[in-house]
Amino acid sequence: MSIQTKPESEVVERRSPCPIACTLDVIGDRWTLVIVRDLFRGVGRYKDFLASPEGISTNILAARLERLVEQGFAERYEEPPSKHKSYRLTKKGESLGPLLSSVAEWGLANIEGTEARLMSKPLADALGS
Amino acid sequence: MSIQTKPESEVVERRSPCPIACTLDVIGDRWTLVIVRDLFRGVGRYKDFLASPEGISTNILAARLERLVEQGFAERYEEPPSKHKSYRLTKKGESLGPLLSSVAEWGLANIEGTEARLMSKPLADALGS
DNA sequence: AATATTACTTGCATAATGCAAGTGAATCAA
DNA sequence: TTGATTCACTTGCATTATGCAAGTAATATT
Repeated sequence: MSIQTKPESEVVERRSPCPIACTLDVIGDRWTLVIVRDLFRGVGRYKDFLASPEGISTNILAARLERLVEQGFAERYEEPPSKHKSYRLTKKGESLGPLLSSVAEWGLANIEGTEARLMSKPLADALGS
Repeated sequence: MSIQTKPESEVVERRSPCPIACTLDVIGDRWTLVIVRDLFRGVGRYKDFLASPEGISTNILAARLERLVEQGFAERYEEPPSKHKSYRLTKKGESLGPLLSSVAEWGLANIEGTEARLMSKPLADALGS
């Protein structure tokens, strides 16, 4: 048999057809949803993600943003006069709203000391209760 | 100043008071919710977790079960005649139902090829819609 | 023009994950 | 009742992910 060259479209190995397992391959880490939360809050600039109280490190932030863009959850753009880069959610990214909301709700109900304070009114509205 | 000895009750460092960040410190990995899914399905025996299609490795399974028990989401027990060990959700563990349900729902709606098949009727009922 | 800020990258140490093999107790089969 | 099998793990090691600090090139500010 011939040795196959790697195809252009990377074949992503799926652990199983379970929607829970597959979703975890997208958001199953300690940082992705924190960044998505910030995107919902309107945070778009690199330095502003860094300013969030969790203290994400620069290499992880860069890697996560790149991945979110690759996967179509966020897009990178710049407003012409300024050449500053910024990120914002795509429609696909916004689909994570209800899930994010469930996560927040569980935390508020089950982890003492958690506060909805980072979830300003616009966020809360965006997440749709 | 004197050097302090480590206190008995381990002080868990919290990244921030955000319920999303805090929840991710509990379930923010690729396996915890897969195991919780199985617990909701009624899976309780070590070998049965291993038989799930995702193919968790033994060391990770042992570590996650230990952690779930430590954190009060699951408990270990055995039915006296047999000495087989088994795990089941606690009330606290069951509180994860709606969150798990949101995760499943997002996956079904947004990841093609996912199927609800692992979520048998009892699971779907347990998860509440 | 000089300084500061922004959006990263790089290097390295530590922790988490994955894979394979091993172990002792309990169960089952002959 | 004893030998084989199953069960519920543990251990060792390679790979990958994460965390921390420092560095850099392009822009922006003074």
